[in-house]
Amino acid sequence: MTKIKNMEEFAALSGISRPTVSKYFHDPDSVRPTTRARIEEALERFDYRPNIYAVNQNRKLTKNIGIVVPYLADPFFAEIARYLEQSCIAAGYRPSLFSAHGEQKLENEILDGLQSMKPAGVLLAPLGRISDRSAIEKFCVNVPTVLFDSNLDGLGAAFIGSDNFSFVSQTVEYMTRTGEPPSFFEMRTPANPNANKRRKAYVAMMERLGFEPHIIKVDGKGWAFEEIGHRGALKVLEERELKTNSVLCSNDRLAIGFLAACYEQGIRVGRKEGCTLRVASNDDHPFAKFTCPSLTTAAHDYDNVASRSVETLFELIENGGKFESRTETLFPARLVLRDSA
Amino acid sequence: MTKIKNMEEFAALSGISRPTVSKYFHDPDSVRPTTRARIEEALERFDYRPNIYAVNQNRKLTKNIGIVVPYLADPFFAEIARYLEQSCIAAGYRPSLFSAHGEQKLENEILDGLQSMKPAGVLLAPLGRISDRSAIEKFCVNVPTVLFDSNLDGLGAAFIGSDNFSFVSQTVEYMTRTGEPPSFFEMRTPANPNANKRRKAYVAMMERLGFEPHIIKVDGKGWAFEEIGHRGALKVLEERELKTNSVLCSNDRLAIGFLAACYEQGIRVGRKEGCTLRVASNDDHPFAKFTCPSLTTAAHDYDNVASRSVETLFELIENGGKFESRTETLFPARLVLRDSA
DNA sequence: TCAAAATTTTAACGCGCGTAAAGTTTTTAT
DNA sequence: ATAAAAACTTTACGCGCGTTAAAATTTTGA
Repeated sequence: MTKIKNMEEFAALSGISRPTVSKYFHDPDSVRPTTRARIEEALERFDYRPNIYAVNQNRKLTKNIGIVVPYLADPFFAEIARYLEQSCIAAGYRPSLFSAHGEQKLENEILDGLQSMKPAGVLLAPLGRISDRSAIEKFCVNVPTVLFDSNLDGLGAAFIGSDNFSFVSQTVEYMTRTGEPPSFFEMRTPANPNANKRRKAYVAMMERLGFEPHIIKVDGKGWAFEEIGHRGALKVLEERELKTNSVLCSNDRLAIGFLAACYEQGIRVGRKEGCTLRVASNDDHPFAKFTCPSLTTAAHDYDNVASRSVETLFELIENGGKFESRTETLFPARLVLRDSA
Repeated sequence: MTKIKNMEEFAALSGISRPTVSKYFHDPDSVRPTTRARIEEALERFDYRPNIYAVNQNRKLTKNIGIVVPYLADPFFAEIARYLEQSCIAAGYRPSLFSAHGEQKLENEILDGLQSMKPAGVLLAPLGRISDRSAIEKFCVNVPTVLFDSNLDGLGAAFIGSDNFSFVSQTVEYMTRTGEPPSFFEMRTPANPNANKRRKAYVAMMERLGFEPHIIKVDGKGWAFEEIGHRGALKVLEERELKTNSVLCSNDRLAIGFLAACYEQGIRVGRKEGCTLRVASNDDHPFAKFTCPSLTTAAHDYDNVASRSVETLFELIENGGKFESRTETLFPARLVLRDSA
């Protein structure tokens, strides 16, 4: 097995001219079946692959796709990233995964580095409130970008996410119908725009049903939601600020902390007999099934958000990086009934 | 703000020759302070950055570093990856993050793609038992590689991980000292080599203490550990296979499932009064603090494993990609006492 | 069978930058 | 002040591949 240095050498060994070989690597179907067979035969014998740096330097458009999420240590984003990655690979692209780790500075640096990678497109779930809007705006001008999960008004060629009203309306309706209307438990200054939409949806829904909204805001910032939910819940429970016997958490990670606090305080959560509190939430976090009790929650339409995101990006790429107008696609939630409410 | 096309143009605008500018980008300190200042001044005015593809094509060694983990949706790996990433950036490298998503095929494809990136080095946490040993062996010949977390005998220039005996010995000793010696709860055919070492450590430790080891193996494969632990625990609890009142889980994710099953079965877990079962585990998973009850577990020396891994890789790179001999570095665990045991 | 169409070959340039050699200028040290 | 050292400029080549134009070849279809 000889070591091949470059395409020239490989072309010679396969008995095909270099430009034709180059054409083959660009699109195997663009050459005659017989020459294609000869190339692929040589390919098996010699194990050659084009130098990606030379390729990318000369191609106007690379086959790279950037996937940027705000916080990869959150299993929700890890799962979505996995799906996006594999869809890109299946479509013949080379995805690169980045996490802003909750920091604006990092998000900017990632976008910066991404620019010099000349990606065919980027799937971006921005940090949200703490994103550097102008930096993202500049980025989107230069790189075909589809936003997902977290919307930033007007930025990117399209947005695909979940319909927060659908989430909250279902949980509020369910809790009200089967018990009491819930209080809403959230962070005081949530970084994610979805959180704000959920609060508004809660208020709207409560008013529509003729109840007074009751919002509990807990302190804390950053992405340690479980910790924040836990501390906040302990405070709320100890100071008896809870006016209802049912609580809707803004998201599952807060709920995980909330449930841990309830457990520590000896408060029985659930809809079974002997339970004094019901807790529901939003997202259907991968661990929501294993909380104690298991968490009733409104689930993202995971697959659809992810698949529509990549589809939209591919359309965008094929369309030359621009759409006539920016579209926003929202998928409804699916209520998952478990034991906590 | 003019758009700069290439280094030639930028050099002209900054009043410095291209070779000197090139030298600057390779190492800013290699040029005279005055010229450095002029370049950086121009850099602010014109926003130019070298084409990374052209750079990497010509440099003998790129500044890329590959980080490969077996399963990124596991917050443990997500956290470690975060640390590794940031250490690489701090050292002036460009890390790329990859997850094998639990699949051998993907792991191989990642290593394949990584080869053509000509990385300066790679930090690899292999899948373990289901890794394609020969593929990884070939890879390690061509690319300076440091293994972490999961050891594959003889592969890579070095291994950095945790001392599984330290984990298990501490938990077993603690549980024995404060109650009964534990049974050991694990998957029947664990993919991760650490799991096997933990079982052996458990057996050795029990024998040393003069007790008979008692191992509970539950069915299941893949990376859905919580699910496997949950199902397995339900089966064990229903069929009353548990012979002891204390259980040591092979890892935290299994324990999360185990605790959920206990909760559902109404079994009070903990060391407080009224509890009938104690559960401990290994890893100190990011969520271990929020289980119900919070999980007593042996914690990885996270920071040291991560920092030593990158340090070792940097040494390896500076050493030309080869070490005299392969070293294995193991860090001991730190017992974290919480409520479950 | 033979011209038209499709494909491949040959030859050559360009991409943006690393790098080396030789000559020039600036800095450092005596 | 002056020689030596250090840094810079000029010039030029190479990296591996994309791409193009013209010439040569193969395939297609009637």
